[in-house]
Amino acid sequence: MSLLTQSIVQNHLLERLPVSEQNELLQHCEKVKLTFGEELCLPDQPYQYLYFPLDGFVSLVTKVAGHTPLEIGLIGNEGMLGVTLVLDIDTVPIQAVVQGNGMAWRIEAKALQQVLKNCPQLRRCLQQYLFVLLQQLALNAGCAHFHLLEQRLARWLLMSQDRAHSEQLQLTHQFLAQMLGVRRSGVTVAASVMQRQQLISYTRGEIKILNRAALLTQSCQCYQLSLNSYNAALGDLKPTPAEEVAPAP
Amino acid sequence: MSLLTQSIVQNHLLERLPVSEQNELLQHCEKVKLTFGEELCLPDQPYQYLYFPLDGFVSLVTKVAGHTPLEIGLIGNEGMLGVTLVLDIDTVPIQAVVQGNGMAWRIEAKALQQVLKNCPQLRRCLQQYLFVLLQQLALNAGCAHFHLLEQRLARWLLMSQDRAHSEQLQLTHQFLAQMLGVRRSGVTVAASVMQRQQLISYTRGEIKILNRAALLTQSCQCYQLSLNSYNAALGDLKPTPAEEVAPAP
DNA sequence: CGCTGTCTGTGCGCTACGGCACCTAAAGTC
DNA sequence: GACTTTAGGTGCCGTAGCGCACAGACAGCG
Repeated sequence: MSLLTQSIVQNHLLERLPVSEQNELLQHCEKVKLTFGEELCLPDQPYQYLYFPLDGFVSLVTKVAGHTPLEIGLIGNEGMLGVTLVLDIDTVPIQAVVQGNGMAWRIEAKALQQVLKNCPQLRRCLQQYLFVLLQQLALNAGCAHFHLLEQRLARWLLMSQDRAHSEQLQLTHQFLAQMLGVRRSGVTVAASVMQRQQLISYTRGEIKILNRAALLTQSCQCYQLSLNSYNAALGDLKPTPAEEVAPAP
Repeated sequence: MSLLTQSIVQNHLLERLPVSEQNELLQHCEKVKLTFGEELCLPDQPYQYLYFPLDGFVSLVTKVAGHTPLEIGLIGNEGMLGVTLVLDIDTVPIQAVVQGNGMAWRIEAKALQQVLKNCPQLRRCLQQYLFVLLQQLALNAGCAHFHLLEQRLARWLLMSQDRAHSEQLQLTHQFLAQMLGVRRSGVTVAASVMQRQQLISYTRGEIKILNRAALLTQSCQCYQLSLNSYNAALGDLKPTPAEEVAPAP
């Protein structure tokens, strides 16, 4: 029996591994709590730990001088923070910040490099996930450039909900603004529209998703496209079955 | 003597290889002409050919429904189109379009996969380049989101000049607009400002760079940052020596 | 209890850029 | 030489989002 069954929420990448590799890997892992705002990976530094999120999740952000950080990727239990280690390069390419409190498996970079030698399936899996990440970076770049704040906010809430495994999110408008690369008050306006439409509700840093289906139609297609690209590369694990594409008008 | 010496402009990735690997690789390559607008890689299709540009160059673009394609990466003789093949995945993650006429080495995907088995240095090199590409995707996403059209245009001209190895570029405003994700007439305005300042001159699809130093100060720092990240990962080959950072005001 | 810090609501003027339309000029075509 | 096509120039209005500023509201703390 796998050590994984200790946790209710599992990491999808680990789930895909044969039990032998799971155990080999988890031997070197410890369960840690990710806390909001923590900077897990500093760019251009060597990796120290890598993370397989469970119900915590992490943003990849790019910092442009003179601007708030912009989110370009989101990593939850469908993925892993630090995949680029499969390239046998131990430098962090992109900064990562914890975005949702929760648990994750953590492993030392050096340990993972060792484990990779004996675990071909793990290597394969990380290669595939890196591929997906590339596609998502491209997708997000386009989304951030063209789509309206309200659509992007909707998408972002959906993606966070998927990764938090809860309809309750701890997020201030300030933080959302930073992730989306816009003003705080811009988010307030967009969010209050959504609140009036009963899509969400919030008070002081607690956002609750009330009507997920409606949020889906408000969000840009990038939400669905992002899921599709993941599923195409890493097979369907159907996290939220039968949520069909709702093309925007 | 390496086959490479047939060409004046060389591909920097290939230059880094030991001669034995160079020859092993070039055995399977043919020199082809890249022509403007050609779509070399279609996303979600299997790779057919991969390219090591010489004086031709290629854009990675992301297509968002209802918008013109947005450029998120630029590949010239400092890099390679199709690096993701080192992940042992033969699907194209990001669409590529030829952006500057010129020559490139072309190799069949299957041939490269074979060659990779005997060429550890090549594999290493592609891994490093993929790492750089990741960083550049992140950088470009931020740049496209925050920076002004004129700065981005300046940067873009500089990067194209580096890759074309010529101060003469064949580009219409229309095309520039698409790459930068803006209106055509927006580019016309930005370009005519630059022309008035004697930074560039152009007539009907022929842009000439007159004052590179001044363009550097007009462009966002992303130009320099992009060079830095390449040099950090793939060592200095000093394409344009002694061009120091000119921090914007 | 009041103080203080954090979160949210709202407004105002500004700007970069979008959409659109139209016009000129050079280049290609017959 | 006349016609069409394509590249570039210009203008007008609309608008998303910015910078900034200020006010209310709730939370925690002494």
